[in-house]
Amino acid sequence: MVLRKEAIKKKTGGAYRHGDLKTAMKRAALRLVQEKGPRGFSINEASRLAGVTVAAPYRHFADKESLLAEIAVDGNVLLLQQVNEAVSRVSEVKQKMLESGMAYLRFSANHPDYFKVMFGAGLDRSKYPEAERTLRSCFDVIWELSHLIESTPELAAQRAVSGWALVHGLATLTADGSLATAIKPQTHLEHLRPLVQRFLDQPYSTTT
Amino acid sequence: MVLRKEAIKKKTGGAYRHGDLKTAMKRAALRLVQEKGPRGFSINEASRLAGVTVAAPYRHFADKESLLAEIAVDGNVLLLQQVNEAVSRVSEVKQKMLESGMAYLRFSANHPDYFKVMFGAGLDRSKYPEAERTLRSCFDVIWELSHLIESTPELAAQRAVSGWALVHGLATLTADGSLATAIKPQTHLEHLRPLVQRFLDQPYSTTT
DNA sequence: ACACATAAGAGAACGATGTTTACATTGAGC
DNA sequence: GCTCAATGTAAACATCGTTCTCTTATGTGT
Repeated sequence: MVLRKEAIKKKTGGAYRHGDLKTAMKRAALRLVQEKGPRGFSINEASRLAGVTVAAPYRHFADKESLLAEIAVDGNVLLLQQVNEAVSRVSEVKQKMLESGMAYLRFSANHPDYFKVMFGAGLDRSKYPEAERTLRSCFDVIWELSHLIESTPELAAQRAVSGWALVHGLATLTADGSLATAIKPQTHLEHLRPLVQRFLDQPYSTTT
Repeated sequence: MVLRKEAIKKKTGGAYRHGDLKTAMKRAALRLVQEKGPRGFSINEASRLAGVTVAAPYRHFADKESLLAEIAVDGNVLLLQQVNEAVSRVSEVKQKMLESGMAYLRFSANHPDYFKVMFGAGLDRSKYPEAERTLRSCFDVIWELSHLIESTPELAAQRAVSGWALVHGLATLTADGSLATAIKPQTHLEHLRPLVQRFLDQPYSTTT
């Protein structure tokens, strides 16, 4: 059913068909969001960049927000890959937890364009099950690691939620420059490692 | 220089002058952002709500983004007030730290409209010094408390940054529903208190 | 080789939006 | 009562999101 099209540009000169407008639009959108922020992206300008009429993208996306949503999905999948890869590089459980967090931070630093679309574009994820699902699958990695570390489900949930929150907070605050004034010299994200490390070293044993 | 205008509605019937269009526009914008998300707010609809022509708001705001920026400043000030108040209610330093975090979470829960504009509208704070300054002053509260708790500036900075990140992450993730699947039953933010509490209980002594 | 169904763009049109400009109305102070 | 600044209206413009209808490659079966 789904027609998988290779992005091979046939050398037909000008080319009436674009070849792969879908990814071209995504790339243009990412670029615009990166350059001018989430509210600086328009379908018109993106299609201009792709060298195509404004109506053409509507063959590939239902509307503007769906375009953003598909990009968000791509970002989520990419994030999941990188987190999984980082986790699989170490064997000890707490190490896995640490590396998952660092992978998250690395992602937000290396792909600020995706990150902005995923979390800074005011996207209503509840309207896009695929976006919800892929993001959730990222969280599940942390969730399951927490359950291997902690003895009770309550403690595991708490560790997962607060770990995710800490890392996500660090990522968003650095992404939008809120932390720029506080940790000026450290642009290198490895400086954030002790923060995550220390968080992991919490006793996390008693009380409810 | 600045004309401080009281929002007193003269009973002049229909009223050519609005009375206080500035705050009326802010309120309308907050309502729209709350109802339909950051991208669901338009100057046109907001001025319609305020019962005024689309051009009228431009007497009070340079452009759409400036309007958002002013609302963000209001939100920052409100946040600072509530954090300060919460801090002053307890005497012990670590308690102050805890209460500042809880005040932050309370703010995000009680004023989701302001919070969305402040952090979820893709606002470029670097273009609005006042927004940057007021947000920074909120962070300074945590910053100074950290320096009272920790012995070295490095540890203090780390505690401040990670504390701010943890709380901000919890706030944003719950605000946009990302955590809804993980902590379903707990809508009451007091459930988040142990997370912050536990974070505070970290030894935070050795290593760099 | 050919006709044809179809995917994918073109082009024009619509209403809504952000913003500017020129003009009108109001109230306050002299 | 006149003037002036503040604040509104009305109309205009470019841009945007979106939807039509029409056109053109493309590849498939015969």
